[in-house]
Amino acid sequence: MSTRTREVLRKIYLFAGLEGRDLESLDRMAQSRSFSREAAIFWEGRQAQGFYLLVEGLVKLVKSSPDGKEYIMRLVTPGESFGEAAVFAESSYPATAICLEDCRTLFIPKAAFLNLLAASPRLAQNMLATMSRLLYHLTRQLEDLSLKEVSARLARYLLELCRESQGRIEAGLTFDLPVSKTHLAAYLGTISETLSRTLARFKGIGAISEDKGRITVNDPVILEKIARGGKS
Amino acid sequence: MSTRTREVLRKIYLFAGLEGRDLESLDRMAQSRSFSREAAIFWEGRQAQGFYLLVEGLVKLVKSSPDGKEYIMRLVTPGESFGEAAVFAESSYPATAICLEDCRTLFIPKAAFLNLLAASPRLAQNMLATMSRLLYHLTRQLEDLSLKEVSARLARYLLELCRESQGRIEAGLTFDLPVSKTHLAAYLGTISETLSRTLARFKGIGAISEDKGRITVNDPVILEKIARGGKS
DNA sequence: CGGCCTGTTGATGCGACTCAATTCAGGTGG
DNA sequence: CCACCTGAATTGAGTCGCATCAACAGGCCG
Repeated sequence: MSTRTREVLRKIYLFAGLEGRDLESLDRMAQSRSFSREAAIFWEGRQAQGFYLLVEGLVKLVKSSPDGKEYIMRLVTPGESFGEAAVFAESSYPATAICLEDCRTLFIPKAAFLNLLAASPRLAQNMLATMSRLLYHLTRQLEDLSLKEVSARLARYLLELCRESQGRIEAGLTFDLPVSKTHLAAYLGTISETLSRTLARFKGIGAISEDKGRITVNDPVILEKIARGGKS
Repeated sequence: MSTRTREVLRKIYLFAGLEGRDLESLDRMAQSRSFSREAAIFWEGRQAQGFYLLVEGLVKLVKSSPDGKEYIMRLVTPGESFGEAAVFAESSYPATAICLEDCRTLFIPKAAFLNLLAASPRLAQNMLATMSRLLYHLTRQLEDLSLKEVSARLARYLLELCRESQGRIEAGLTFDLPVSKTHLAAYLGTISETLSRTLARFKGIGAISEDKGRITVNDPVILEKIARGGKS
């Protein structure tokens, strides 16, 4: 069990390049926690006792409004951590974490982690890099939401997804959407109806085609132009 | 000169609680840089050689769209740092920094700072706390932009400004807007015309009153209700 | 006085959300 | 194997918030 956790820890980006001694400490403090689909891992506003590493599954971090709409701030994939910010700001979780699939996680208790952090400069450096990337990500979303319209956000998303999954952007490449269209809409800051219409428009101009949720990029140039385009 | 910089360093939140030895290192590496109103401190996308501490003045961090609109991601006040994320992610500045007033800053070169960071757990911890607070701030803005309408964002902003400047929220409290209304609009993700109309509506229902840019909160309860209200 | 910048107010148009109806796909049970 | 149910996805019509365009008022300065 301990050695299995150890194997898992090696695959966490946050722990890249750590010494064996540090990994041992992490191994000792990590608590394995599993959740089934639809379960909430933590709720926005709850006091944080630690943060999580996702080993297997898919997690959404969401904000929801009083009238039931929700915005997906981030989709967490295996190897990533979430809920970190709450640990360092002496504060509560800024969003709610919900499993989109059955999930295996490791819970890292705050106090023990802070101790280790003080003793491991490399870990601190990794943590800062991780949070910096998060800041970038959020910055980008803010830019999109404030300055771009839905079509630009969708175009950018499709292009990034293409690069991530296929390694490059090129006409004819094809890939699956990682989440349902309803979720994707919430992630793009819109609703499923609008997403549906926008996708239909992309198909209409020949930018993409779709077969059962599988997307093919036909004209990356047009997509890039749409992604660039400012509001209006 | 050195001892004056030293005094300045003590007032930077990021350096709270540091030992004299660490402050000396920072003192040695910090470079004083001044900018006049409207000057750009750095541009989005430029490779980062380090980050900045604002000693005096006011700085806006902005994203701008191809068609000229701009969104103010953050307003930086004295004692705060900015441009940190670029240092840890081996990357470029995520936004452009422009002075709204004449500014005095300290520039902290990346390499020297990373060295010090590895030797000072307390500094690393402070840095993590700082970035966590930033994440919170951005998270909140994302929530606002995606789920709330302009009136809710404005109401929340006014209430927070009241608490910050007056220490509490209460009918009759009065305070100045820290920036022009055009800038405030860009900060709230809208344009000056809409801000103007929304303020007018707030005055109309007796929530606030205004005298030459000086705001008086008349009915915090209504403001809180508006701030809470979801979209539509 | 005349330019300039900021802020206000009005009229109009567009994007996107809402509501509602329909289709489609997947899973279940008879 | 087909009928049925359920949730997701699509499509249409109507509405609303807000950006846009335009005109105008007030303050500041050369």
